[in-house]
Amino acid sequence: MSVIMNAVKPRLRLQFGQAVAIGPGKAELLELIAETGSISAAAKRMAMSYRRAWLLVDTMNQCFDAPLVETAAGGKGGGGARVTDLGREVLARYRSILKKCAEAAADDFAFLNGHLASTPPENPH
Amino acid sequence: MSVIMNAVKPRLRLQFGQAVAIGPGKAELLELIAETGSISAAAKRMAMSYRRAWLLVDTMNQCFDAPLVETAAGGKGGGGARVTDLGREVLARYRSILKKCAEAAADDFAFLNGHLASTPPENPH
DNA sequence: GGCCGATATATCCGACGGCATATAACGCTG
DNA sequence: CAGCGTTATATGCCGTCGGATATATCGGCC
Repeated sequence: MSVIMNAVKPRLRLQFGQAVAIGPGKAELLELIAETGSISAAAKRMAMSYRRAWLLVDTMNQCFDAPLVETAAGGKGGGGARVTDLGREVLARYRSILKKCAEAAADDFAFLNGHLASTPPENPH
Repeated sequence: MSVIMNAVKPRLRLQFGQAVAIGPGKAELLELIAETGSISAAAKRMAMSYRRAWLLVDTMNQCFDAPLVETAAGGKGGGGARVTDLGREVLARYRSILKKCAEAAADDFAFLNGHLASTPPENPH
């Protein structure tokens, strides 16, 4: 049988002042909003409260020079949320950074993964 | 006068299970322990409680197959903390990932920085 | 026009994280 | 051998973050 290969999971946050312009959570949320066309539906998919999802969207919009998500009130086809062109490009760029990072530093990740403990610390105090 | 150029600050965390094997805070702590030879002195430099610093060190040590920091009790030259070879190499690899990432994805960062708002959100609710 | 489902926002409250504090053991130094 | 500064660990407290809840408003649909 083969040796269990543990691996580290890179999590990248792009910070702008005190706020996080985009990170893993906001990226996934952006993706789900694009899929569902609704903040609340995206929040449900992530098992996240609508409040929190709305806050994340608000922060993202404030961090850039144009909104990443445009919203309209009214239910049943009337309202909802739409990811703008800028929103899609920001998401694509964020994914691109992660991908290029994994490729460019593959040797560093290999070294770190090769020296991981057999088991992650379950009870971090 | 030139246009104010805002920029995003990348923050990378390498997660192993629930714990963060290494991130910005742990990296700086590791560096300061190497400089000062003491957890408590490093903590003071970072305006961090000794408790928190010790917990971070403990987590780091548990995440890898050998300690990054070795400690010895006793004050005034007797005790202290020493960063191991593995610790120095882990730190170097972490820095290397950040550097390579910034280089490989320079165009993506340039795009994002070019579309930042004029001012970061000060009151994120 | 009434209903439904969505955005938008305020308030209350529980959980959790980190600080401050306290204590113990340890090991050079003088 | 007394003292000091360090590692190591437990406990109580408090600020903060986020969830739950409530409410208002809006806009298609039947």
